[in-house]
Amino acid sequence: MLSTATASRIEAVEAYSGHACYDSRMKNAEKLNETPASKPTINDIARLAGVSKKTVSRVINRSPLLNEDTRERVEAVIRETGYVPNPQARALALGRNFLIGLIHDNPNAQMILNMQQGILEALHGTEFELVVRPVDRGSATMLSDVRGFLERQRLFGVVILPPISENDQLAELCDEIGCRYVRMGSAVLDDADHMVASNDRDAVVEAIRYLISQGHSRIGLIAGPHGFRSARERREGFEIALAEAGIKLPRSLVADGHYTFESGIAATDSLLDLSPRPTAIFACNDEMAAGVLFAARERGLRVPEDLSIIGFDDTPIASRVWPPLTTVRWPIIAMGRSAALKLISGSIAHADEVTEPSTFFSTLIRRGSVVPPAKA
Amino acid sequence: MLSTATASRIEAVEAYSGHACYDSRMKNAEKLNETPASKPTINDIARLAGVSKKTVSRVINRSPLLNEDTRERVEAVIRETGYVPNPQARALALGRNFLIGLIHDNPNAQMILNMQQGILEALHGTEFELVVRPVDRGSATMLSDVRGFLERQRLFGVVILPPISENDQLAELCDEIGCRYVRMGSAVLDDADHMVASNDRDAVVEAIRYLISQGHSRIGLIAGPHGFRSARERREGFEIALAEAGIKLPRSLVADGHYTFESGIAATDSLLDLSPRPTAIFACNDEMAAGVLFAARERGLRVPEDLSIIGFDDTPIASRVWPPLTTVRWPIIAMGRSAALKLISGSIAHADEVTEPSTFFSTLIRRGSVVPPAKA
DNA sequence: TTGTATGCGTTATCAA
DNA sequence: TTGATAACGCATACAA
Repeated sequence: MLSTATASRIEAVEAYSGHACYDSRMKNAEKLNETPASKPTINDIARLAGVSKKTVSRVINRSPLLNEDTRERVEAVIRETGYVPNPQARALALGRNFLIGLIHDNPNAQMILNMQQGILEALHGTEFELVVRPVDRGSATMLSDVRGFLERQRLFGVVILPPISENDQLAELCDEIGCRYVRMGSAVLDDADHMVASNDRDAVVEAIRYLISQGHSRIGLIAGPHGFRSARERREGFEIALAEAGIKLPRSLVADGHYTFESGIAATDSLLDLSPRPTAIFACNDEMAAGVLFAARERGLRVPEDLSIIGFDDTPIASRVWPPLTTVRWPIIAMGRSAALKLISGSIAHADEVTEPSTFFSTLIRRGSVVPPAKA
Repeated sequence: MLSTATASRIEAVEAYSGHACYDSRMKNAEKLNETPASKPTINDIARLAGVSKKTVSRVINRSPLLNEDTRERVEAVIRETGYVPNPQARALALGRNFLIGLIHDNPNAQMILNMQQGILEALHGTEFELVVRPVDRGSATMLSDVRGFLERQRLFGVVILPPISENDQLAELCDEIGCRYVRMGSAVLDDADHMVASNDRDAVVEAIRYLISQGHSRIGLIAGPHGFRSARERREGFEIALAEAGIKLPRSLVADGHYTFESGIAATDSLLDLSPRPTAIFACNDEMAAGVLFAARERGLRVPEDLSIIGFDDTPIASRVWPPLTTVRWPIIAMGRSAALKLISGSIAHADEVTEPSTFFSTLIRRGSVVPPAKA
């Protein structure tokens, strides 16, 4: 919507109008005694500034070859009118939308939402918007679905969340289509431009060392689902820590889980049936750790006196159960922000020297679910 | 990408080409022995079908005034070529994007994500995509921020989540801009075309009746934040149920909360300091109910023997704590789906007779956190 | 350094 | 019922 001052300036320069359309709309609006429904276009700015469309376009896109005076004059008009380039027109002309996609197949609501938050923080104040796209990892048409999505929407770039981020074909697809991408993961799967990773293995090593330092040696593991890189990394961290302490890990102390609460309960049941029982259990995520706690309670076991528990993720559940769970926190929001910045840096102002980190570090959050084991 | 058969048909009708562009690209691709990078456009379809662009456009947009033969011929070509209209071009020409926005300021991750899931289910298989837009209710520029967003992106429509959905100015803004909207809420705030509501008050009445039927009469309430409609509705349900049972509600049995875990703990502390203590507490959401449980444990109280608890929302936390919480479940996903369908029905096929419901009903989920009170 | 002419792929107008 | 032509608003090639 143009201010009155601006509108009269348009009248003054009316001679040069390329399209008659804008002016006729103005007249129409005046007839109806309404404010004009249409916003100023690049044509209006060009006329008001007394330059060509192309010059305005150069200002918008920060072209280096541009006279300072011209630039300032055009920028002044843009400020006065509140002109904003039409994203739809830009998308058509550029063959690329100003949209960032979030591709995920993750069941963990808190993680997805934190990731969204991080991405949105990075996008805030830019011209980019976030489009959410869940996919079905199991589906045979997953790749062609994503291809259709990317080709049709012509996204500027996508952030891919684990575990689907581990799918190399998906990354290749993005490359082939010419869509930028950044993969999130619990280990480095791609080069620094296309990857933001946590270091799950080291974090778990630290967690298990802590259990051992508390005197635990009969430690159960509830592993994550097969095929998940994070599950592999966390399990390896577990094994490394035990090995360096010279603790043997009998097969029976490893139970399979699926990152779900229910699978945590089931796995715990099998572990607690052992004799002697483990004095501590490390679950590869908090959902399963909450299941451990739940299953222990069902048996009348005291936590942490009879059983210590460590989880992974530091989702809200970890701090809301009783006792609150010791767990590993990884900086999801910061990682989301970094991923988005990797995509759009270069297309935003003040981004000259931004080098986004590619690897993030996790920290052990000590709460009440770990104490030294009871005397045998 | 065109099939070989299709490509040769293009050659056959080449005479009519409007733009030379497409053909030159084809030749270029052949020279380089690559598949053509560009997808077929409406021009290609028009040539292949031997009709004008406008006719193809009519087929795409299901224009009623169209010869059946013509329609079928064009549709056949579309199927053969796998042609999909370019959303960017449509957006520019129509002045409207094929995007559905989700506007929210809600701190509850699970709710937002469930809502997203419901919306995405409705959007699946359509040409619409979901754009996420969190807003800051407290910000002075909230309305102008949203205005800028809507005007710039020219969304097809938006779904507005509570509590920001209770802001009437926001709805008026959508109207003014000409952006369709559907508001979600815990009570009916708008007409059926613009509203999808749960009935929180009745659900709470049922929950409190259940407590009373179990023998409770000294029941504490942890209210939601002032200014939230859901907080008001739930509180009113609480008061109605007590009144109809002839139970007086002393002011001291009502504690203020903010829908957060921590506020639930604080409110519980004040309630449990009373003498005599309440034998049951209804918290206006599960987060606070989890806080009740936590605070009770800190005091060494047994739940449910010493204190019964009911929450609201049936978020995952409710079923993961010990004991699992009796709570009220409202059909978030179904409501999200319904909201999205309200927006896009009319623009999708097979939507002739779809009348989306506007009010959804909640159910009391009975778990282990409620038992009759101990004998006084 | 700046401007002209044209393309991007679709829909709308209005005449046939 | 269909089609020629002009928008839609911006970007690019090529001149100037």
